[in-house]
Amino acid sequence: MTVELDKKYHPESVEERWTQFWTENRFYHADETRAGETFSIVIPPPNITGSLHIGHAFNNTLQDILTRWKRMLGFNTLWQPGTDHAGIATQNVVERQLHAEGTNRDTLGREAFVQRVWKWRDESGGTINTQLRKLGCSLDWERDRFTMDEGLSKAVREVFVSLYEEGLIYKGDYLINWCPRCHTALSDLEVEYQETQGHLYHIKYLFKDEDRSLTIATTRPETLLGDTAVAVNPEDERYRGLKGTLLILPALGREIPIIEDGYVDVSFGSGALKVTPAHDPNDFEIGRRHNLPLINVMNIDGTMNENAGPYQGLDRMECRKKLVEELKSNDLLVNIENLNHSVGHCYRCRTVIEPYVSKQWFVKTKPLAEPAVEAVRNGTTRIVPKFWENTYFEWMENIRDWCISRQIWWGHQIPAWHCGKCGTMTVARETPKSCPDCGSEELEQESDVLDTWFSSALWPFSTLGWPEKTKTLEKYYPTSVLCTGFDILFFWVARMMMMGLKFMGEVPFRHVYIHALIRDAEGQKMSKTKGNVIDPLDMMKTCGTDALRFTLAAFAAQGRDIKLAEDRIEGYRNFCNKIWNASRFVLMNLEDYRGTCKLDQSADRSPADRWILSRLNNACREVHKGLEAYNFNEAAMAAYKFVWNEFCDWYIELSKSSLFQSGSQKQVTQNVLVHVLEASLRLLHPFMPFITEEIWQKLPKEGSSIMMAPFPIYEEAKEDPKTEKDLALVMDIITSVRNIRGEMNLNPGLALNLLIKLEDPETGPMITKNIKYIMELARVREFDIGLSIEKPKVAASSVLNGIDIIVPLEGIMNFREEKNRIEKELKKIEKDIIVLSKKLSNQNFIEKAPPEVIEKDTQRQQALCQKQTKLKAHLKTIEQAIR
RNA sequence: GGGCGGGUAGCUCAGUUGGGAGAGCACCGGCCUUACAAGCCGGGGGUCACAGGUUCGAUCCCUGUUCCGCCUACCA
Repeated sequence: MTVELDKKYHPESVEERWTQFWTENRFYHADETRAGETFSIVIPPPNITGSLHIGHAFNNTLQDILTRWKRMLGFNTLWQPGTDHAGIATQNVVERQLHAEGTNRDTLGREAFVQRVWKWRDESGGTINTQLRKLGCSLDWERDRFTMDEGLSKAVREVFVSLYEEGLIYKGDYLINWCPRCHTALSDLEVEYQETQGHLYHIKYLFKDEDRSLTIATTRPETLLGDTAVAVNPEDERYRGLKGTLLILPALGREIPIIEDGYVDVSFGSGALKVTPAHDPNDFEIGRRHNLPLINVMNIDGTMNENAGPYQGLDRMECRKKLVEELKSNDLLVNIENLNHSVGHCYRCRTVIEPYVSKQWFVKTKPLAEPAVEAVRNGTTRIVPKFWENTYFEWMENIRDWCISRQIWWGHQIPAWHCGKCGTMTVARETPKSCPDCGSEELEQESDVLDTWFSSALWPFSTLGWPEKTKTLEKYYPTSVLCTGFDILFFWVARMMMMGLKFMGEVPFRHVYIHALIRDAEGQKMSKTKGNVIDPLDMMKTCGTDALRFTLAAFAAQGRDIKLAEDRIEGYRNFCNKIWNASRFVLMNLEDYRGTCKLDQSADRSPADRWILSRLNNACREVHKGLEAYNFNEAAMAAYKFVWNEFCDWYIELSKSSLFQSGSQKQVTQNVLVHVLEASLRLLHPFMPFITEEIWQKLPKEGSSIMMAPFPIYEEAKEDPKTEKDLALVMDIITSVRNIRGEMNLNPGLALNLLIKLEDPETGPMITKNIKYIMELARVREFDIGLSIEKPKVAASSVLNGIDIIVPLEGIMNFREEKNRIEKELKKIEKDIIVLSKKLSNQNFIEKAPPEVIEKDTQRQQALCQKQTKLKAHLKTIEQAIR
């Protein structure tokens, strides 16, 4: 066979072709009717607003590596794709579009607006899937799902109604986080706190019946308009007996009482706390304890409402300014302090959130969290790396009720209906025709939609068909592993655990692999505003998808931030090229080859052949071990080192002598070459699907695609430690001669003579048998080997274990350089000898260390001393020659 | 306030039953050797943050200090 390859690998010309080939042949498709052990993953559904960023690329590359690996191992493998409707994010995108068109959602009306979002989704929501295809992700696209699909919406309703019926979902007036720009409630997790430079205002509240005042401190003076009490600590001597005394609220003149509550910190400020139950979470709690009235002073857009008296209509920040001025002019402002404190912002639009009282829906999380904690504690679900378990427990054990209603239009509308006649609320799976109480048909559905994460929490079973009892669900649930970043451990992983256990009665996944987050070379979070993003699509274009994927895998060490720099990707682009050229070499030398990639069992193989086969076997073990433990970097590095440093650097070079002759050995070498190359490609395939398929298709292989070929497996019987040891010595000899050549600046083209002096006659035959390797790779013209080799006066020399390497250099010897070289070597040895002799002369060490350690060190010391003696003698002759 | 992770070569990072410190990039010297200059051969470079402790022996285990990063929390 003859195959011509270009000198360089051109990824752009091959990648699309194989994506198409794999899709057309349905290799990505999982067949739930097929027998066999299953392996399943659900993708963390990307937002439909999203475009592939480096985090997606990383997350999905790891999942694809696992998926392709397991598929090649013969598992019935499903990687479930899908996208998330991303309520607030998507609504914001479409609202921005409307704004640019000079209109808004209120003008459009709810129905038209939602239609508009669907239209946007149909046109633009598929971008990320196209990009995932380009990345080579072997997702079963035939099963693509969307959180607002009919089936998934049905699952959402089923879960909502069940939880409601069980009393685990409730509705009520509570203080929630309110975004005045998005006009919606947010869950605690959706608020991001930032240290902000603010002020602490000290304000005088006058007593009603006495001529004295009490000073309180606040960072948000405008909220005082909603104050309904001032609280002091019951233990506080300064305020003893003041309970029930009335104060005059500044600005409004309302009367409010002094109350006592243990929450108040005596040491903070004056020890008196203004209580605004409608606008502060702690005050809300205090208010409930003391039955204080709630006075809401704001509108949903953050402006002041009718309860703010003269400040009605002002924005909250405007109001603050005005109010402070008025306090100042009335001599009620004591002073203003600078204060750094953290302020909550909306995670979608960065607006400062307001604690706000309103009617919202909540999930009672405690009863759901308990089994979810237990499942991780008893190992039913294992979190990798383990230290994340602590974080998970910590949060789950202090979990608070989950606010699930959002005042937006894009999402799953809450399945509750209000009767216009009698006011009864009906929560139901199917849209009711009439009020079950009074029979009126005047029903209006709750306008709120559910938090996007509510539907995401059902993802592992809703995508597989639940609430129907499908074959798919039965086959692939629980899933094998969930692969995600730690940033959504609470948002998503914890909630899937709770919902999975509640509705499936079983954990949603056996393993949770939590990977690091990708940052830029300085460790900064990548963001468009900072301009430090590495665009994976650019990288795929310039370096190839395989190079990008391999880089990401090589970086995937557990539990740390990943600082990604572009030049790293270039290194792995070079690796692709190396694979390409090694394949080119193999293919160029298969012209007269008539075999396949299968190893010819009857062949009489050379030491080099046996060596590479043993090393291949070792590489299989290392790659498998790495993947098994989610140590992607170790797996990738094991494959990398094998292919580059062993197969290319040594075996290909060693194979040349037999390959370039036309003896009987040639066919054997060809067989080993093509076998090892083919196995290496299979080993690399999960990491680098494109280049491996491209080359594999040109080999005399069996099967239609490398992605359906078996993954190479380690077998103990294939180990050949004797050959490995022999070849290690041969390679040491070659390296020594090369070192002499390099250090003494000898022309690499110059053929040398070599004398090998042995201490032990047993090694002689082995070296003689392998001498052609030494002659080829070290460029040796003539050699002599034996126990009684006479060293010429003019020669360079090296000492290995039990072997002296002597290179006669009559006429071309540079004595000074040889002297430097030997002195350098001696220095190193001496250092080691000192350390070792100290250790070995330590009585405690001799008495207490295990015998095998002592034995090893003793031998090492002897060998080093011997080497030292020989090198010293050699140095002496060199020095004499110089004189 | 609580918790977690980290500090190893110039840079980015690996390194578990505690026993001779590694890789890639960068650097220096030499090579277009018929697979590959995106390559080949050779080389230099580290008190493993600091201080104690356990141990015959610590990059690794324990304690403390310090610096960096992240998560979490109701100090107005």
